[in-house]
Amino acid sequence: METKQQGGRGTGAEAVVGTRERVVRAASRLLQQQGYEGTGIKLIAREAGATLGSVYHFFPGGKEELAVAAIQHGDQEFADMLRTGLDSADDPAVAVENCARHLATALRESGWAEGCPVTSTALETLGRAPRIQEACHEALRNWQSVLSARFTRSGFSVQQANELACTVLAALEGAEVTSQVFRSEEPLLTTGRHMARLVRSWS
Amino acid sequence: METKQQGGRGTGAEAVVGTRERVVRAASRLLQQQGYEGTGIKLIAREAGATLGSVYHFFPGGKEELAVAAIQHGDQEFADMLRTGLDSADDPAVAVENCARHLATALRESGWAEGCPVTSTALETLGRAPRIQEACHEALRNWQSVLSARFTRSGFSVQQANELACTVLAALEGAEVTSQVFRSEEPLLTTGRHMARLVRSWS
DNA sequence: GTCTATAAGATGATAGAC
DNA sequence: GTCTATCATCTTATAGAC
Repeated sequence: METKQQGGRGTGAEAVVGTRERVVRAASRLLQQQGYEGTGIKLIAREAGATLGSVYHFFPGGKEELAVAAIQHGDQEFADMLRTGLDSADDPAVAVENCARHLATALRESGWAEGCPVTSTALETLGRAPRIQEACHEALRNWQSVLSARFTRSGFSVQQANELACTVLAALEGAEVTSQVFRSEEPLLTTGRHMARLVRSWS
Repeated sequence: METKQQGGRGTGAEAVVGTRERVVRAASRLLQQQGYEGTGIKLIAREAGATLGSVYHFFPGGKEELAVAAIQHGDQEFADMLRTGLDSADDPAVAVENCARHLATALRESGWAEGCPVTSTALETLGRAPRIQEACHEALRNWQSVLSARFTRSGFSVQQANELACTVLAALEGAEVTSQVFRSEEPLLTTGRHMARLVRSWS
């Protein structure tokens, strides 16, 4: 929008990514791992290979504006992961269980550190940072609508699909937290099996 | 243990509560509302009507030791609430749904601020504060065992009861976060209905 | 046990050279 | 756009009088 990218679309291997994008990615990952209050702007800058001045150049609104961009970035990433998992099978019950399995594997491979990209920040800023709160709200709505669309596609009514999406999303979110604290895939896998059973209970 | 309570068991209305207990209660509530990193010790002391010196007198281990005590306090409170809800009906499916309803009402009455007493702190301190992490782990295990015992009592096998407890706890945790972000009881109520359906799916 | 004062360091944010 | 230096404030934690 207001940024000039330095490179083109890549030399063949990976796209050269500008400073702003590197800062947003670092912020998203750190917010996911340590939350909003526990993540300093200096650390974000260092991890992104940028200076504090550059961060404030791109985000004059400071930490809050940067957090909003980071949450929106995590929103898109998580939505993509959801879509991939949900497209992995024709049967919606199998698809949901695959989703849970995929989340469990990714969580283990990150050392149980990279869970939902918004939960921690959302809880920390409840009623204290409206912009961030709004970004988190939109992320959850987005993911719910991805799930709902998948259920509608399999023949559920709009209302049933919306409600099922609400429960499946909540269960996956809660199971992810539980798996992180237990340092075990089991909560996500068990919840995935039960969600599949719930989906099947209408057929 | 090492504390001398100032009063007795109360003059008839409410028990007089010592400084240590007031500090733990204030810390528990603030950790629940704002998380670990966002809550300063000075604020905890002020809310408890104590001085900083008193806090460090009772908790020489500093913020981390205080957080452990606060998490354990929240653990007991939440377990009591769970037990009350689960004892509200003979049918385990109805009991689970009542639980979700009770959580939704309490959450709304707190202005959407007082959700699960450990989620935020657990996520913020992942891999950074082992003592706190262990206290959160024990809380989740405790709640799961309260749920599991309720299902066993209704005739489920031990394995089925454990697995169902895992899913129901995860779903309630996730739905509570969703309800906080949406500022609506609906996610908790919908999830409660679906969990009841899941419980019934074996009968 | 309670209180005040203060140390030592980190934090978000800004200014201004280049 | 990038960099360094710096401000004002806040944080955890400690010391020591009472």
